[in-house]
Amino acid sequence: MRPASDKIPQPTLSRLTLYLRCLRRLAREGVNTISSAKMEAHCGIVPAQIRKDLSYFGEFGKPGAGYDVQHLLARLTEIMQLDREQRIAIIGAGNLGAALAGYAGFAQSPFRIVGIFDNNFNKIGRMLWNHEILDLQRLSEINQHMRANIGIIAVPAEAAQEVADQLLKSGVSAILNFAPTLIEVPPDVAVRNVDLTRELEVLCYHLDRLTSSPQDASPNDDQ
Amino acid sequence: MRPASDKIPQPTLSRLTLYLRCLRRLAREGVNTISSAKMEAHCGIVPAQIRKDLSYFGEFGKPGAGYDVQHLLARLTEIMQLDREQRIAIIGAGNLGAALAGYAGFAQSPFRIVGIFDNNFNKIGRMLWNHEILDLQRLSEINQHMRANIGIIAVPAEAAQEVADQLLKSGVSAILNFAPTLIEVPPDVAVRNVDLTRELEVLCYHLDRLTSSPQDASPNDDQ
DNA sequence: ACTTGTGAAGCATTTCACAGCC
DNA sequence: GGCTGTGAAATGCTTCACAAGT
Repeated sequence: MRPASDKIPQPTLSRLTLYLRCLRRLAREGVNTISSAKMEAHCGIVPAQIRKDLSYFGEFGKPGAGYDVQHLLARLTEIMQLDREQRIAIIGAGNLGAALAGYAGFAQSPFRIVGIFDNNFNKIGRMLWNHEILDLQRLSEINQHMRANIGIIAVPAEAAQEVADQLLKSGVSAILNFAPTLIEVPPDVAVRNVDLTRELEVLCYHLDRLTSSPQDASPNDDQ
Repeated sequence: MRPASDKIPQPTLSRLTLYLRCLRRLAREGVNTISSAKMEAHCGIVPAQIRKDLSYFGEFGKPGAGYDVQHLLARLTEIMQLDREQRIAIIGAGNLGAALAGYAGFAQSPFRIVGIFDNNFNKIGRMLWNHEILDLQRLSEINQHMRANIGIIAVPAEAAQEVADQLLKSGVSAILNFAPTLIEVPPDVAVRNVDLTRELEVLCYHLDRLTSSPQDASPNDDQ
């Protein structure tokens, strides 16, 4: 085992979230133990990769038996910091921001949307789901008590950089950026980009080049 | 130069879409020529990487001068098959499907949403933006004249695999999957996954491990 | 008998560094 | 002088294969 914060490959972190999803289902189904080989059937990652990924964080398995589902689930949840509430501010109350705000998948998750912001005066004050749309100008001020640590950027590309800057000034230290542009942040801030158009464009490249084209598992990924 | 379909690294394809975005802006701004070094300032990719990426597809640059913006833009657009209309079917008229259907970014793009499908009888027949929501049961039949070649899955995880199967039966050969589950498809089908929860979970890992954490450029990411 | 954890090998991608061209 | 295209080196990630544990 290594001291856990050595330096973990990004693809490993991305796969860890996949293992978590599997383990949650296995736990729900009452499975007690699982081997890396059986896990492959559930998540599509080859056993050697699963073992290597887990080995970055400790020795969780029992030779001859495999992994204890509950225990591994608990440890990975802790490692990914999903054992505590994670507070999200959504910036942009357009189509996408509204869809994200209403995403049902957050219900039994550590993610909690604590605020939705926009700079459009026609939207500020209106309700979106059960949230009042707040004035983007007041982000820093409001986040002093709101204490979101994750920001989701769902604004047009032109506004993304400025929104990112404001998020960081407000104390957010991780950003999920849906705007179709790269944002620049200091190196101590984590950013992930989700870019619809780029994904579609990559798909187009593969069209009608069908023979032996490979697949993807979101690396940036990212896939 | 290589025969263009040798085997292109996925990260290269993903970056190509970034170069395209830059080139479109440069073209709009009237810039005639750009070197890989100046390009770095616009897209954040190091010059050697840009040159290597482009070299997979041909020799587009002039030593001493750089790349002709218009010419490179035209060639990359062609290579990515963005010089022709690409027809998209969206499956799922929930929050996300509706947001995607209304995405303004498709306006001046080769992407055209040709149909939105759902299996909920309360939604079928209603209008979403300027599209009637169609019966998912009739996907194959309708797509015979609709001729979508790209499918976007915006349904709950439980339904994703079945929707994927139906899309493929309907003649679609590339899929953008927003459902939080892996879908299995034959190897001649291109799939990209966009998974909100996984992205957020990866961000959580980085929280409060701020010192010297790296960034991402969506290779799935994609990181 | 079965399975883990892990060095070492293998493969993929990025970066270097420079010959050649404008 | 400035820039490209590209072999070769460096880095990063995945897979192999096996000793060790149960």
